[in-house]
Amino acid sequence: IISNGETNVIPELSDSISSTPLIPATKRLRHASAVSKFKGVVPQQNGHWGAQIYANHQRIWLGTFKSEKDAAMAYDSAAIRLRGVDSHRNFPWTKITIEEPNFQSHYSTEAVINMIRDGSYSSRFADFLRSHSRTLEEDVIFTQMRAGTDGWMMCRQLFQKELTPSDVGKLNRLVIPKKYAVKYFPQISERVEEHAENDKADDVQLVFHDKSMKLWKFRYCYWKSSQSFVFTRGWNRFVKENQLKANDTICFYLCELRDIAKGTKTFGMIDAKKGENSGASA
DNA sequence: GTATGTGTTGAT
DNA sequence: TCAACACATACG
Repeated sequence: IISNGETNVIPELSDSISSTPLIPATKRLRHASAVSKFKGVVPQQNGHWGAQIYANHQRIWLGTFKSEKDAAMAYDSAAIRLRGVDSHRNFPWTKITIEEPNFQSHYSTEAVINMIRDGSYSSRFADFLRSHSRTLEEDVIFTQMRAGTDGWMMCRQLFQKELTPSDVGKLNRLVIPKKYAVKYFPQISERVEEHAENDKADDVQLVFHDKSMKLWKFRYCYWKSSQSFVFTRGWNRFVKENQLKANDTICFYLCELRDIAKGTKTFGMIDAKKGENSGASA
């Protein structure tokens, strides 16, 4: 029996059922299974997505994924090993994925495919980035996690500071060690403080996310009297809401969020860590 | 029962 | 090599 290529409806039978015109083929197809725009990605009946790649005249099944994008990323990962770094891929290279060939070189092709299939690929790749970043550059840490199902997030640790009693006291300010302030934060008027006294133009505000992506804003300025770089407005709230005490640690990161749908964004992140003598970590 | 992945086909 | 599609079989 020849169907018209789109469905398994028998033409002559469906004609006899009713006189209503057949639903346009494109619509019927879409309903049953949307077509993926990604290479190596095939729809599954239940709404999930399969990933596959062809090599040596046969199909290599990479697994099924709830997200079409996850399936597309799985294809990309497999393509690196099976087709090389110049092969066509679903997503452009990023600061993260550019390390993927290096990561894969430690494994056999079969091992790479198996990691993709059993879902351990991402965490192993994250481990790889973590361990290698330490050896490449001191005080630099990569973390990588699934951002939902839509991409990756990579954070590079800029610096951390153990909080002093005055950082969490009633001075309502945080001293940023100068070497970090000048290296990682925007340049502010260390010189023309005559203007800074009453000039709003020098009201620099730095914005950070925390781990739950909540926004925190801090006024960042230079205090001539103590010759120090400080966070003022906004810092007190951060201390209170995180119940920070002396000897707790705050950590600053520069993060890159790769959202497949929305693109790549870079932002700062601040993380509060409770000290050993305190309670649970934040 | 549903989820997964193979068999198979026609197109490129 | 590729994706569409059907469906056998693995799975819980």
